[in-house]
Amino acid sequence: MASELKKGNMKTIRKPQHSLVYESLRKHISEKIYREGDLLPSENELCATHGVTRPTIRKALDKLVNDGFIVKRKGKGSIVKGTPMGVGILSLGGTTAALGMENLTTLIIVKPEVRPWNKAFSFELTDREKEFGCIYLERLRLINNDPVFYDITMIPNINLPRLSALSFENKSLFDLLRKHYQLEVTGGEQRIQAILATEKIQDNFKVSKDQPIIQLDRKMDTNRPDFSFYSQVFCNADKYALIGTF
Amino acid sequence: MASELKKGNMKTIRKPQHSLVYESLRKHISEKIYREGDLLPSENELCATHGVTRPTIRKALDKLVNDGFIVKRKGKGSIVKGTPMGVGILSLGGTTAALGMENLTTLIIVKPEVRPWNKAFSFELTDREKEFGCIYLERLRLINNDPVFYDITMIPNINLPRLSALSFENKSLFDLLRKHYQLEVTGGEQRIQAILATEKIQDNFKVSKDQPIIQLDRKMDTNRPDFSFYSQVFCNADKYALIGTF
DNA sequence: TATTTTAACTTGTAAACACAAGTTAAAATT
DNA sequence: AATTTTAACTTGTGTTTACAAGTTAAAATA
Repeated sequence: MASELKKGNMKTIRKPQHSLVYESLRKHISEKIYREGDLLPSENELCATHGVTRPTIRKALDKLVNDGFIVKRKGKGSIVKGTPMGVGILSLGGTTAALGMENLTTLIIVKPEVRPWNKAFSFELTDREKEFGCIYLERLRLINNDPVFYDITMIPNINLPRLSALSFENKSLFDLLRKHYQLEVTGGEQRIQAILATEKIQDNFKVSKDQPIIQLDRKMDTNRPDFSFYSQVFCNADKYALIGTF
Repeated sequence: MASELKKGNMKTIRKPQHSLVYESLRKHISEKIYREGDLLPSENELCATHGVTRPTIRKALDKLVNDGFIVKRKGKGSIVKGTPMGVGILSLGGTTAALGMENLTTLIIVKPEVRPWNKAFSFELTDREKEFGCIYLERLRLINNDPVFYDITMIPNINLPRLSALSFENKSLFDLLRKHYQLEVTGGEQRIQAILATEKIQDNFKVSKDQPIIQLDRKMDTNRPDFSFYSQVFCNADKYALIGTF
């Protein structure tokens, strides 16, 4: 029977309390309501303001520690570290988060479009992924008008309504997926190589052919089981170092 | 008074239960007692065998999930992913863990020795770190007799008895610090660059001067507050790709 | 026999409680 | 005044209890 489909399939997923507290505190830190060096309210105070018990608060704080937003000291409290800068290129986050939005501009070289695929760079695909095809895009990212990153992104075209219509200009792909589809990157794999600039790279980066370039193939796993997406980043780390935390 | 010193300063630190359970399970996975794909005993079974309650077991399992040893599925159980291969160069772990011990040999180029220091590669030092000096060593690492990594390691010479006497041959620095000093790497920073082989690199790697090389500067933070150590790795990722998880 | 239901597992969330242990500043003591 | 003690915070660890929700295989039903 399809009765549950007829009813509208509107089962709203109730988010757990610790997750709501986490997002609240994370937002407060990102928006500089709590600043670097500040002490967060004590666990007991947070219990009161959020109307939950300590284990729930502690679970939220654990995640913040894990994500690098705070550090905790016994007897002292939770100290704000700030929005994890540089938790970007090489770890969880995107280039936007890594470098700040200030001087970063993005040029869309290939607009998001649905394509067939059989491989994602050096990563193999499952039959299910191949069947659905992918959303493909290419971007060139400039810092102070210097081209620094060239990235190709491929996302399985599974249950992501209107994704190809969304604007990718000057936006973190990670944030976009988090906000629109509740997709969180939980980890992944990456391969790094150093190569000499190919012709395409030479054109885009305006460099000579003996310029060493970092090539980064990445597979990003998410909180949606068996859903990963892929990107290949070329980086001219000549003027700007490629920084990350882990 | 120094009475507590006279008594021998023998306050043995009791490790928390969840930490013991974590180490036990971790060991069982590393030693292939639990293999990839296996289901770990259920949380309730683990409670019984370890004589603790569920929250304690769950805390240990949380850490295993976080470190990539297992994944959990609601209604199913804890599935062993295996010893996180490649959780090495670019994430938590060392080159030994990343590549397996099989074909990796290590040549000590500069034996561990105490040195003064004012900087750790691209990282600034605190006055306290400068004061104590560092333990310095250089290693060349070969895979199937091909030189692949050249790494310089600098560790603050603070409360690490007999470290410079320990054997670093074919051993993971991370494991060594974990076992001898209970030092766990909790995170860190890294900078990646692509460079052309310097003369020193050309000699060690037996490559020409137009060979692109990955340079990796890393700062490793540990569970000991305000204690970090540093390494600089040069990698000839020509034949072997540099893989990591995050 | 094929399908559906149920029951017995599994992990996930959450509360309420107790005590250990590190930190800090006020209070008591020397 | 300088030092020590204490008390009131903080986070860390651990138990107990309860129910929600996903998975699976056996049992009941068609």
